[in-house]
Amino acid sequence: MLKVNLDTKIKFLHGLSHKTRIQILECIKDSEKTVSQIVEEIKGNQSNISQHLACLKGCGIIVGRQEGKYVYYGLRNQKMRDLLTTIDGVLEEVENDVACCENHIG
Amino acid sequence: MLKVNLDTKIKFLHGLSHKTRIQILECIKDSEKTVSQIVEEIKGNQSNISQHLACLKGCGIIVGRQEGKYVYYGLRNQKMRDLLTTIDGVLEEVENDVACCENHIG
DNA sequence: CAAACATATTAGTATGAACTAATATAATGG
DNA sequence: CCATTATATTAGTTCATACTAATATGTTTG
Repeated sequence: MLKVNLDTKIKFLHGLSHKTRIQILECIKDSEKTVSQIVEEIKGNQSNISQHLACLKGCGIIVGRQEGKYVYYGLRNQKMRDLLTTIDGVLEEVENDVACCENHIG
Repeated sequence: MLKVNLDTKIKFLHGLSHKTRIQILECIKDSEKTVSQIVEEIKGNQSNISQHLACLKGCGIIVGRQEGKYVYYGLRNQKMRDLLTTIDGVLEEVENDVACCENHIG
């Protein structure tokens, strides 16, 4: 296992650290969607979702592909899908512990 | 694969979303350490580290165990260790993409 | 090419998380 | 018990991120 650069790691994990971004990822996990589909599904606001998509894309988690006037966003690759699945797997186990976390610092 | 509650998921991932917390996790990944050892290794400030440890603990990622006047913190279990390893694995692959992420929203 | 639709970008504001410093709690040893 | 060491907690400030609203860019269609 190679050593991954810390800042790179932070940047990547930052992508996973917001409710809206997680919702987006779940939304496009199985098949790519257009921005407007995503906006509708998670009941977001267009500008806001667009910014989160830019973040996820910049973090290398998702990729966008223009087709006509639409842009389709999907997970970058199968490994990314596997990672999300793995995280869900671990979460099942720690769900109860996590549930009682009040202290988000400060 | 069961469906994991979204808020629980957010809370958990929040634990992984800060440089100091990742440093702490790397620091204790292989063997548990006392607070003061962690503070020294990552050159942090005692109060700050203590707060981040509380966060990680509350998120169910790490566990603390008192032994005399010391408190040892370590990863909760092997699954958690596996998750961190998996994340590193994925990161190796996307490292280049991640590296050029300027847009952290706004 | 103008109108309509899809998406991105920008600016300004608001919110929440992180930091520091001070203090409190807890455990051991003299 | 009193002093010391280890860790936790609290309060206040600073700073970063997310949000909203407005506008810009790009694409298709008539």
